[in-house]
Amino acid sequence: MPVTVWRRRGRPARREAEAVRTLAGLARALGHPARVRIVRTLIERQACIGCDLVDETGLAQSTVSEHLRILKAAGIITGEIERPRVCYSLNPAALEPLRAFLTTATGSPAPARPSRRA
Amino acid sequence: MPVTVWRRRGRPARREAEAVRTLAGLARALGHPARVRIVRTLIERQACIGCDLVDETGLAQSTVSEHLRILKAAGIITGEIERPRVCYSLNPAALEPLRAFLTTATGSPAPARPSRRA
DNA sequence: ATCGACTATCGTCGAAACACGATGAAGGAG
DNA sequence: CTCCTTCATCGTGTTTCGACGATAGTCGAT
Repeated sequence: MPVTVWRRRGRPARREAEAVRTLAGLARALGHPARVRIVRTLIERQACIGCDLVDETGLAQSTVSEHLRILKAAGIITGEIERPRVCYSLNPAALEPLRAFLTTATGSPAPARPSRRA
Repeated sequence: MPVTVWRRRGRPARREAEAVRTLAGLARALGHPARVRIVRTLIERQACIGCDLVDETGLAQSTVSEHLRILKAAGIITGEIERPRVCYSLNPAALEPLRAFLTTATGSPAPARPSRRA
């Protein structure tokens, strides 16, 4: 039996571990209904003021601020200061890695296609 | 007294809240490096036995089992019992909603939608 | 029947998430 | 100036997560 041996010890990359952490970080940032709703709102409207999001979610202002901080830390949204308001908007590029990962996971007919090395 | 106040902003339905919860649940299930790595492994290999995943992640067996349970609860993976082993495999359909959401969020134009012509 | 391999579950502990009210800073309006 | 609005931060309490060891169950092999 020829036994297909995959790399048993060859650590392909520390880069991979970093990518995994990035994906997990993005997913975790989206892993709360309030934050999904915020992102969803920012998709519909192009931009949004914080107090509108407070109204939308029905949560306390401090709680919404915390969720916004998490989304901001993940790079998913950006806050442009417009004293005394802050105008939040989506940063689609930040979600790209996760989108690509999920596209591979869902519709990927390319399991054995190592045409891209590094 | 036709009290059709219909909410302040015309919120379509409770269905939306459910969709939001579904998306958050999927994202949360992916919101951990170990689980991303498991899913990633299941994408590469088509299926995998639990002990291989223990080896892959470097975590304790009970910990991996817990992560597998979370992924299973989210519907992302399925476990086919093959006494005394369990053969895990990915369930791409479960991730579809999240993929679609992210595709919308990233503004990916015309998401390869080649009709139903398989 | 006994052993070994594989997995699920339980109990526990520390760390992090979550939600809130209270407080403070930074303008704009009166 | 004072008042109002908007937002961030702090402190607190509750809940959940993450990791582990220990234990028990199920099968094939001896």
